[in-house]
Amino acid sequence: MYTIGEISRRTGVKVPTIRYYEQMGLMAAAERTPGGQRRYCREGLDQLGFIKHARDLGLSIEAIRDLIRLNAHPDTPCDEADRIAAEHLVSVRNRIEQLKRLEAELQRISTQCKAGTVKDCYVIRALADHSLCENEH
Amino acid sequence: MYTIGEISRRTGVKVPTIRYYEQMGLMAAAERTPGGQRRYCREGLDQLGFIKHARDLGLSIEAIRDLIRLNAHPDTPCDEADRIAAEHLVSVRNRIEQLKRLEAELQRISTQCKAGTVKDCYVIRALADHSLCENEH
DNA sequence: CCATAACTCTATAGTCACTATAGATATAGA
DNA sequence: TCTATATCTATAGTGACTATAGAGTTATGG
Repeated sequence: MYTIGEISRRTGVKVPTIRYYEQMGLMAAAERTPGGQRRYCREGLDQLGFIKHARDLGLSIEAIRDLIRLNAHPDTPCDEADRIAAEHLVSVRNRIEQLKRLEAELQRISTQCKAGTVKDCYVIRALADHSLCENEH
Repeated sequence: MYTIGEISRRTGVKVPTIRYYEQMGLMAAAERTPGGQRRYCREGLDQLGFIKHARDLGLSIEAIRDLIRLNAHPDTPCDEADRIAAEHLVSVRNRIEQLKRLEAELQRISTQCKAGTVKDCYVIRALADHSLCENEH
């Protein structure tokens, strides 16, 4: 049996975050000692690992809840799980594209400014005047 | 003079968001009609445009507050403004790199799953077992 | 057996940048 | 003057935590 601090150390998820996951219904409610402290067995550790991994990949709590629910029914079709992953992949790709446009714009703004004072600063002028931008964002 | 709805339409910033910016000290407090409604002149419109543009580029409220403060002193050196933009550029680039790693991992997870049921679903197995991953995230 | 240190408990509030809602008031046009 | 639309304030909610206070529990060393 592990204390909450132990599974925190092993998974890298902070203690209050584990309690938060329990409250949100991601982690099953842990057994308790007579004094009321949480004790986890192997299963709890695995479950938290699953959640951590999914969070690291950027999946929302909501999506993870769905995946956990699916995982509890091993014989149902997995289209739904595939769909969740695929949809998330699309949103990650969109986000990358958007950030690349911002990167280009920021670089242009940053490197063009050779002025010494705020009055002529290209960074500030560019922010004030959208027409100085090269693409949409 | 523009109503709050008008500058909202012209800039694409929602009405409650404009009031929020005023509360946060980004927008100067607007003049009021005898009945207490906000009225903006050209300056307010420009200021909101500046904020919108900076937000679209992903700058934080805090960073924008700094830039506005700088903008009010046109003869001070603009190193600080350049630094804010450059630092943000670095953080955007880091974020892009991180998302690219996630994208690769998600794609691998998504495309490998040919199973029909949750029991064998690669998406779910990969989430449960970090050792199936190819790189760190 | 007891003191103590380290850990854990709950409940609540704060973070960021909004967004939504309720209920009241103001304004513009017919 | 009526009415539709817009606006006002104040408050609460969003997501995914993080921080804090104050109390209680557990493990260890003497």
